[in-house]
Amino acid sequence: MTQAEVGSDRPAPPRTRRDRDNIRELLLESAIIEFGEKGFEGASTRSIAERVDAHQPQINYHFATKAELWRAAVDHLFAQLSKALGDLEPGADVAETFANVVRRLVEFSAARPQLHQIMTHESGSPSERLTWLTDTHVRPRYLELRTIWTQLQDAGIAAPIDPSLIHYVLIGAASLPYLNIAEARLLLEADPASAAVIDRHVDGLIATLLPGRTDPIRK
Amino acid sequence: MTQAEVGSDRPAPPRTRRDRDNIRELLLESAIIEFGEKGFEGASTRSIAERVDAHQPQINYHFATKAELWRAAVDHLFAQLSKALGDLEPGADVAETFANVVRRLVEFSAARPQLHQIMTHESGSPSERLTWLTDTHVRPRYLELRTIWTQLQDAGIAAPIDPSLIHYVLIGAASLPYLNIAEARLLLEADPASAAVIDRHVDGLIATLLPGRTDPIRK
DNA sequence: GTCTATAATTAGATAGAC
DNA sequence: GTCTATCTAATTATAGAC
Repeated sequence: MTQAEVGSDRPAPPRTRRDRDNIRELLLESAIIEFGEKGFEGASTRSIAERVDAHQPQINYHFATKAELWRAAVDHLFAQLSKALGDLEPGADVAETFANVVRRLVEFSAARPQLHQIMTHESGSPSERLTWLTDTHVRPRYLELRTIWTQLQDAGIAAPIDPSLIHYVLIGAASLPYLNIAEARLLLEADPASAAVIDRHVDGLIATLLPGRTDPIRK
Repeated sequence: MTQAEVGSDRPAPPRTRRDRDNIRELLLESAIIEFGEKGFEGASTRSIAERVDAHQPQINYHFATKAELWRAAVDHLFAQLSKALGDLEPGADVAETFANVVRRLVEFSAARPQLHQIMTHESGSPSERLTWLTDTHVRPRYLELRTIWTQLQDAGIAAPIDPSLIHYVLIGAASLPYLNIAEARLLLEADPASAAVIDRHVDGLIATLLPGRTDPIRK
């Protein structure tokens, strides 16, 4: 019997109690990272709690179940996306609006790759989580982008991508280096999340997707 | 005590033995699907075995560990990719070579979404599996595509995408509807894996990425 | 609201009969 | 080579002291 196993009658280990008024936000942020890296099944509530120096049952206290924690994390991320994309001004030039969306989308994908990571973990096979995600957060954006793209094609500005596919073409091309950030760090010579790489990425995408655009910088 | 729990002294349930000479391939194919849908941690060897009506220990018999099963599945998938992409003929027209790669890549992504699904499950955070995957299978393709793209840009045929990013832009734009196949089925009106959607996707990508190309069909 | 202890389930791997 | 039985470890959720 080892020394550590002896003292079953010793007083309980005197761990100090950690009260924090922002523990819910800390757990949420930790969950976003773990769900992004490992997916719903792969992430463990123990690991999510320990990442912010909390105990596993605190998750059940603050979020009831792992599924509700996941849902709160996704809501939180999509709220951040909405804020990052900003409001689309109805009267503004459509090409400039689209170019702004591309820039903000790439910047958000680099800053918060977890959103696309979680989306992709869920979107490979049907599930209750995927249905909720699609109905609540994805379809409205899919339809809005399709409308804008049709306008741009009618105006002769946009590349010949089918409007029903532009959502996937744009998001795929804009997010993959950050979705696959650990791989990109192994492949690229520069830091994929650096401002220089992001700028080159954004400028290339805009020029490629809107070949008929009059660049406001050069006009 | 229920009827089912009574007979602990009954003869063992007479399950019929299932010998199959292709069981290794069956397990491999099943593993590809499960690893694609759920990732390495999320997939269970029990579920992989039961999908082809086998028992869980058969996996350890044929592949020793779950990690070696995963590795064999990835090798199998990349061998299929190599076969689908075909050999690049060094003397051929570079623009036609690239257009062929795009078409075959989209078709392969639609037929075998599991390759990109597995890649993305692994590429979000560092791991031994990711390092092996990148060194063995990804980097050679990344470098080859970068070279071809630089040639196309020098010839004035290619869109203004940075050569160090074309790998991600192309693969992201080409594979996302199939990587996220369950979501795409909820969003698109047509079947994302139908020949009609694939053709529109391919034609749009080639025309967008190679705006300076003389389309061999129309010339 | 935080913490320890633990229940209930499930995972990957192994032993040994056949 | 297939199969049952089982080991050990890890999982989420719960009970109850503080």
